Amino acid sequence: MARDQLSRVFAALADPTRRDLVARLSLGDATVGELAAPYRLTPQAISKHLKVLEEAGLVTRRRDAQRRPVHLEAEVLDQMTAWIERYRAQAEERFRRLDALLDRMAAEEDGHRQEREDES
Amino acid sequence: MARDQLSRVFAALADPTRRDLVARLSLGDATVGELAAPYRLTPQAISKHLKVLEEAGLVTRRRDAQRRPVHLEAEVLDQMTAWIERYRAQAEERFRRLDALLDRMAAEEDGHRQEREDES
DNA sequence: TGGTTTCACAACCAATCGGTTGACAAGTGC
DNA sequence: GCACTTGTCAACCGATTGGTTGTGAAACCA
Repeated sequence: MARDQLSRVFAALADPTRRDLVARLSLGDATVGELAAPYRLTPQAISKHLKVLEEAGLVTRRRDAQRRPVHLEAEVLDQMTAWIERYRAQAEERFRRLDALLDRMAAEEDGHRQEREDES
Repeated sequence: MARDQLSRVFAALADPTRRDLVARLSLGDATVGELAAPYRLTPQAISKHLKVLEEAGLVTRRRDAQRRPVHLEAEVLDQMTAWIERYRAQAEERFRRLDALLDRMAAEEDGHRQEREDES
C-alpha cells in the first residue's frame, strides 16, 4: 500500500461519521439515501464522506439506474491491520527482551547477594 | 475505547511523519532531539507531532533531567486493530454467505437444466 | 553564578476539512 | 415531453491542521 494511500485510509477512518458508514456497510451494500437517512446531515454531506472513503479505496460505487449502491472493500482494512500489527509486534518484542534482561539482572543480583551471605 | 479517542488515534496515524515516529519508537524510546534529527522539520514541529500522538494515547513522555524520552504505548494499537477487525470480519462473513447463496442458485439452475435436457 | 542544552508554549499563516446552500445531471414513469 | 427521484458538483464559511519564528522555562556544567 502506497504511503499516501495509507494516509488516506487513516484519515478516512478518523471521522466518526465515516466510521459509522463503514460499520453500516459491513452489514450490506446500501444506497446514498439509505446511508444518509439516520443522520441529521444533508445527503450532500454524506456524498462527500463517501467520496473520501472511495478515494481511500475503502468503498466502491456501482451504477444501478439512478441509484449508486455503495460497497465496502474489506481488503483495505486488512492492509491497515497489517501496518499496525507490524509496529505493535516490534514494540512488544522489545519489551519482552527488556523484561528478560531485567530478569537476568535480578537473578545476578540474587546470586551476588547469595555470595555475600555465604561469605558472612 | 471512547469514540473521540478512536478518532484521535486514527487522525494521529493519518500523518506520514507521525507514522514514521511510531515506527522509530517501536524500536526503542528516544528523545525529541533524536527523533527530530532525521527530518528537515524544526524540533518544534516534531514536538507538536508528539503532542498529537500523546493526546491519542499512543505515546507517553518521561522526565529525565532536561530530556523528555518518548515511549510507544503498544496497547492502543491493539484496540485499533480490534475495531478494524470487527467490521472486516462482518463484511467477509457477509460475502461468505452471499457466495454460498450464489452456489446454491447455480446448483439449482444446473438441476433445472438437467431436467429440461431429460425432457427433450 | 552564568552559559549551554533540551524542550515547550504562543502567535501567526496558508491549506485542508466538514458542513451548508444552490444548481444540475441522469434515469424512471406517467 | 414532463415531473419526480437520486445523487453529484461548485462555491462558500468557520474551524482545524501542519508548519514557521520568537520567547522562555528547566536542568545540567563550568
